[in-house]
Amino acid sequence: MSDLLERLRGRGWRLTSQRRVVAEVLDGEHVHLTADEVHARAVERLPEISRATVYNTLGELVGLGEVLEVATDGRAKRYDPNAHHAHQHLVCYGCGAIRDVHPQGDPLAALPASERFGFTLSGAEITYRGLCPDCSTGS
Amino acid sequence: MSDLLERLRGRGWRLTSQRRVVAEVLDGEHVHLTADEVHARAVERLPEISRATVYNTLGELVGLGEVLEVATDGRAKRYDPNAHHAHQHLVCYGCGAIRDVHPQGDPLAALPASERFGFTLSGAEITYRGLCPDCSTGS
DNA sequence: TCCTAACTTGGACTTTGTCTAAGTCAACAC
DNA sequence: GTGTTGACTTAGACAAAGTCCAAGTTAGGA
Repeated sequence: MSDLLERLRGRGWRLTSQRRVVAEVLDGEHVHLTADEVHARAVERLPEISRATVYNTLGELVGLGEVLEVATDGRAKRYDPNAHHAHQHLVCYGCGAIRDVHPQGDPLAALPASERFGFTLSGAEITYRGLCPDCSTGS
Repeated sequence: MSDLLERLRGRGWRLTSQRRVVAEVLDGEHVHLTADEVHARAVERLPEISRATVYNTLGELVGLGEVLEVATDGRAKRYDPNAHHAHQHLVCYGCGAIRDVHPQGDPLAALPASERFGFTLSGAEITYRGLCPDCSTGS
């Protein structure tokens, strides 16, 4: 993730303590955090960091392509730092757990020209839905 | 869509004018409306209908499987009455236009067992992203 | 060390959606 | 037809998620 900070500095970013902390939080083990969760973890390291800055920083990271926005549930967006490896998401409709998954093949290949309506396609987001092992045994 | 009303009555629904109006609105040509857009169109036909009733009715239709919730942008959810024909969505990142599309094959087949992490899969939602003809010429 | 544009802050504001208590009415029984 | 009743609707308060702004702070170049 220090790679990330260097990349950002190379793009003219001012390297503030707030941005550093947000980057560190995203680099942790919890990889699909909401903005509020990022803020909560950031506050532990830098108590005076504001919500607005967290939103600003996340937005900038998304704009730079360093972080992905994931909207799996229509509630708060989640932020996925694994932006440099193409992947999709598998979501449990019991507990909401999210896993990164790697389907085979190119998802765009499944959409024939007749179904593209003149669009210039750039990508596809797939959300697989199911029950995770914990939730399916508990039923 | 009167089919829909009959189906709902068969399931014990009280057939109120409000529910009728919401069903009529969803049956129109604009098929990916937000809750507020549904409300705005419903008010044209039944001025006293409340936002709460629109939200309630949409939620019930989703619960009954008659309407799909679509979250393509992390903003307001959209409601898709085309629930009885499996389909996916193609979204323009210029103007936000949404089209129903029908990819070939079973999307679940692309996810090998080693990438399922013990989940019991039930479906997949695919959002194809691209530029629509209008937005790509205008650039 | 100084300067300044970029960054951050707190709080007001907006959008989207949920909840509640009180009033209304669709559908059934007669 | 009329009455009854529980399901439905309403207005408005509330909550969650996110945006915006004016004022203050600061990273990094000169």
